[in-house]
Amino acid sequence: MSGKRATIYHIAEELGMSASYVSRALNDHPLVSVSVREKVKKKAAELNYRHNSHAANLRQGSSKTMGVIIPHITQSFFSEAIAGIEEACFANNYSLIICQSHESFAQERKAVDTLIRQNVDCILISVSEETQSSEHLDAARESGIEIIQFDRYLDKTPGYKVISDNAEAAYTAVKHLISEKYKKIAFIGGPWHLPVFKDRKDGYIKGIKEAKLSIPFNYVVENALSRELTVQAATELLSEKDRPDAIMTVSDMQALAVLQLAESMNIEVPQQLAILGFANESFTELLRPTLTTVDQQSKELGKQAANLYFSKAAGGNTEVVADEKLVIKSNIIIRQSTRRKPAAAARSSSKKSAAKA
Amino acid sequence: MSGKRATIYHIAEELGMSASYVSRALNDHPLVSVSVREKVKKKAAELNYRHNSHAANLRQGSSKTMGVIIPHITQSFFSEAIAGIEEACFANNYSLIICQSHESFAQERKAVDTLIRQNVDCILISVSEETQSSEHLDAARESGIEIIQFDRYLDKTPGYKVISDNAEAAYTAVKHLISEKYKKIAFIGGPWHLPVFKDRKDGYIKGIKEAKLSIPFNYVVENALSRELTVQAATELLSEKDRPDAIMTVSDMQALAVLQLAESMNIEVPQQLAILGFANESFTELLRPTLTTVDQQSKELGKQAANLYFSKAAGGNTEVVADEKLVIKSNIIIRQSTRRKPAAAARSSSKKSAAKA
DNA sequence: TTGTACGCGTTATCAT
DNA sequence: ATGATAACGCGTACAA
Repeated sequence: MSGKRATIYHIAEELGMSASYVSRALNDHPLVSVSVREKVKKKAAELNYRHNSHAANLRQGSSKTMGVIIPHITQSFFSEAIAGIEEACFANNYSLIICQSHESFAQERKAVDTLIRQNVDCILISVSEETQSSEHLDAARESGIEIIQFDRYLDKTPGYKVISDNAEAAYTAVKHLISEKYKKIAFIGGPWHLPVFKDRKDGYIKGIKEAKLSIPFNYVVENALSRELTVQAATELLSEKDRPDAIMTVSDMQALAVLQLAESMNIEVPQQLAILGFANESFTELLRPTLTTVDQQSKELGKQAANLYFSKAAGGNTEVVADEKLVIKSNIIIRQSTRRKPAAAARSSSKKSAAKA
Repeated sequence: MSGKRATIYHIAEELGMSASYVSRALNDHPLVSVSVREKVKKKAAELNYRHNSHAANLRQGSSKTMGVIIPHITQSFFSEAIAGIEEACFANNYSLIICQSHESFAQERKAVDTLIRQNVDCILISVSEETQSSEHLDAARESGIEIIQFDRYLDKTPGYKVISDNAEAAYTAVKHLISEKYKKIAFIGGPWHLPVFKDRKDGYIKGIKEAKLSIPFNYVVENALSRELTVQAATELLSEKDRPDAIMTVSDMQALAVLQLAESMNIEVPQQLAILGFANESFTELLRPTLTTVDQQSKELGKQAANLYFSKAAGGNTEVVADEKLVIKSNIIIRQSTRRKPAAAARSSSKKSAAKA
């Protein structure tokens, strides 16, 4: 009841058997008869016994715990990914420890350290904007922790990467813009050192080249992920005499910033300016105009990343993943912000957010 | 380097001293000279040593870990609260384990169980919609775990509760509607057994009574938190001949549903219908019309909840909290959805979401 | 089918 | 100032 927390010794004593036998019974060891198992479990419940994961972990080496590090839990791309990860963990009886880096390398390091101390079996990480080195991840790997990167990753770092087909998605997006007769398509990107952003840029460039559009050099802005930099870049672009008629970004937050800027500059979207985002954050379909974006299947992405560990841990086929990369197909969601002529009828909005109520 | 993970024994061996002394050095024990501490730490870094929290926990009883259980991490009220909790944990060198209940009592129970096994020192919980019993929380408390509820709580359950001033906020909200000349104000609420929702209803009722408005009985709908129920209730209300000219809800998700419904029914907001939400989800200021809502200071709320534990653990003054309840003042954010006459000039949007880019 | 003995890595206590 | 030892709760190899 009260006092100390019950241990297997308490159960053993009450039942007049040894602690080790209780342990086996609790773990459904085949050599223990079912009747004994039941008796033990009943007594355990009676004493309000709880398995002590720490002791077990210390004994066994595995903590049955996964750690995840993301920049911001408040961005729905990440919280959705976590939802997927959590689902996989739940299914495999794993616990999940979540840390945020707040886009800071220092905090990311600290998070890795915490997770190592917590003895997690695996770390799922989407690195911060600042992260360029992987010393911290290497240290974790040396401690025997599996590292799986998702979405934002460092290419040189070994281990699996679960990512979207960023280049294709961006390429498709540009083609869509072109098909809507936009010709002066600018690009506001992210840090060049992160492949996610580089790939999106590459896809953009490919589309531009293929269509033989001539784009002024200053239409391609890199490393402008923060709101401040985005606004600054977009302001410059939109203040030109010969301003772009479309701006493609690498995140919905950027796209939102551009949209709000356009609104304040009395530039009509999508008539005078098309805007395209990335990630399908839930707010994108609530904006007016609704925002065209790329659905990265964040939840699925997270789930697959986690399952990569579980299937490997289960001795499963680890060879399915070529080049250590698992690519999740994303798809573009065309909405009002990139459609010159809005559809006449009210479009039935996606059911996705509806289910979230 | 590789092979096994380094322990204090490895350090001790390399340095020709005992493990216990290494332990003390690492923990900055005052009886160890600074020079030795430094030598030990240097060697620890060299060997890539990491403190094993599980072993320490097993030895010390405390895991320096906090658990938090929330319905959905994807709702920004909760993810913001978690951001606050994480901040407090970070400052106190605590780890944080996050679990979602998905509004299911069964999953919430499982989460509590997980956290008990993880030996967390404290559980912060915002209960699921389904939760009516607190057996699971009682079990945790019997295991010596502090339980702190926030936002959604069970009144009968002992322990601290950190909440918003729901009744006042709702009361203020109604008064605002009345001042805008809305007279037929309906209410769509949540589960009656959760005080948060009951309090919001009470505040609504109080405002209505005070203004001596006569409201048909069917204007007060309870237990309609899900999107389906909200839509159903709102459809009924808005299909009447004598339909309401304002609908107050207890969550932004409900308000969003009502807004979308109104749009589809060609009812103009806010001219023909005012809509009021709760929680200041980030999407509320992106809607058109922007949504009037109640800012619950979710991050602050989470932070305070966590700090309640830390200040208590630190032997601080636990008596500050009357009736075990800590009330965080919320404030209503008046936007377009409840303003009969929209302001002429463009309102500068709150900086809040801007900082999130 | 059941029990004994040991060790996982750390730290508190006692001793030197 | 430093070391030896025990103990935290559990699981497992080995013994019976």
